Amino acid sequence: MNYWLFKSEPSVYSIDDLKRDKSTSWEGVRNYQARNFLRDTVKKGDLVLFYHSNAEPPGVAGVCKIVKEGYIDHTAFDPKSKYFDEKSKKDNPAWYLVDVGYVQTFEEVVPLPKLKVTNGLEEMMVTKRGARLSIQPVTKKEFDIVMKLAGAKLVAT
DNA sequence: GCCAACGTTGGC
DNA sequence: GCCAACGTTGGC
Repeated sequence: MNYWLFKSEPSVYSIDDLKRDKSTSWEGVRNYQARNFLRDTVKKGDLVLFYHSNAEPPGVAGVCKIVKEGYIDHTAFDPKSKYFDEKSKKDNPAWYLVDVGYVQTFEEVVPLPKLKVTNGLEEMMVTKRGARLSIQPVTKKEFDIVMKLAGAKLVAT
């Protein structure tokens, strides 16, 4: 089982939207490093910290989990889709999706400044300057520390 | 709204 | 293959 941090701008798709939808396909990843994770490494049952970027405050808003492993992103083939990418061909797809399911929302967002000053999170990617990757691996230890900061226990699903 | 950091593109 | 220019991300 692996742990991840997925970034989303809440003005585009927030954890409240995921709570309402129960599950969703994680659309719009157009970065090769993030694509490699989605295609190769993210597995069903993995737990994901749902991170609100470009938010006030930015931080971890809750938890979701992988309910469907990497599959071809057909929105990249559709010229009418805002995620269309002419470089992605049906015989050589460039982009992949996973589906995530809602698990829980924290009572309060664990804000980025708090992550930055917490012992044990020094190596966590999101705490480092210029860490733009939208799909980030997280260790179990880091995941557990964030849960503790949130005062949350993992909800059984 | 600003701007630093980063990834991608394209000329050479 | 180098690297300048450009576009995007995302904290502040």
